[in-house]
Amino acid sequence: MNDDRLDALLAALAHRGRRRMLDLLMAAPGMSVKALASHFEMSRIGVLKHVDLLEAAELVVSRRRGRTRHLYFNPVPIQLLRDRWTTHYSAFFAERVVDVKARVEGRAREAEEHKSA
Amino acid sequence: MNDDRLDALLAALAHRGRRRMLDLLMAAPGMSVKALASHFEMSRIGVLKHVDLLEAAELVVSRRRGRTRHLYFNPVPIQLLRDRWTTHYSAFFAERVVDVKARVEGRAREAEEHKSA
DNA sequence: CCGATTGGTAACTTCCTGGTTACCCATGAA
DNA sequence: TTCATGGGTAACCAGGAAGTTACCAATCGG
Repeated sequence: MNDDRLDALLAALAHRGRRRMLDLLMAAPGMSVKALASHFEMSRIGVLKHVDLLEAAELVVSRRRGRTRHLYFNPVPIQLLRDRWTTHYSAFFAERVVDVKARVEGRAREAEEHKSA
Repeated sequence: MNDDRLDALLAALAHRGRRRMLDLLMAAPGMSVKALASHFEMSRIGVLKHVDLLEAAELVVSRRRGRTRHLYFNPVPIQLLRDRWTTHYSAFFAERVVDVKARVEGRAREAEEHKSA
């Protein structure tokens, strides 16, 4: 997962409507574009563009049969992202911090002590 | 974590430079804005805007001491997001699918059988 | 073949994002 | 007090994202 794919993935997910599309496709795999669009206020073309964007981010896979394009949610990128973050932020995840304020002030104090030392 | 916060969080993360800022703050907690900006080509004000955006998404916490503003990475939103996804996509995560193509075609076949039934 | 259905492209508008420069405020040190 | 330093606001610009309407292409059923 390079930075370009990561950008595309996160940008794709940073949109309420698109996340809802994924949920719909999770619930009903193989929907057509038109069927999907029926759940939104937006025009069909608007939905189509979002679908294309999701497919570019590999969050959606589509297969045509005849004149209909069947859409499927693909969870793999999210799995990859989750795994990556779990390792990348492991030091912090281990802490399982709740009281942010206390920790931040603790670090500020440390820095202050370090400076004056 | 409501949809607004989720939008802000994902949008904040969907930018290479901002992710790098988080990494820098992870490595050196308490950096000033100026120190952070020194790692980028961009103007100081450009960096400042990104910092403000990160703080709005609660990925960064800042405390002023004197005239300097000290910045700290806050992992909590990422933890929350990870936990949420783990449950939300649990059905798919359990599968641990590798061969997407096979699965997709399997579903397509099911749909076809269902249709012709 | 003919018409309805599904999908897609093209062109356009609107608004937001990412970045800039210019300028101002507050603070710490000599 | 003076002035260099760190921080911040305002105004602006270019480009991309999100959405629209109008139109075209392919396919399936009668």
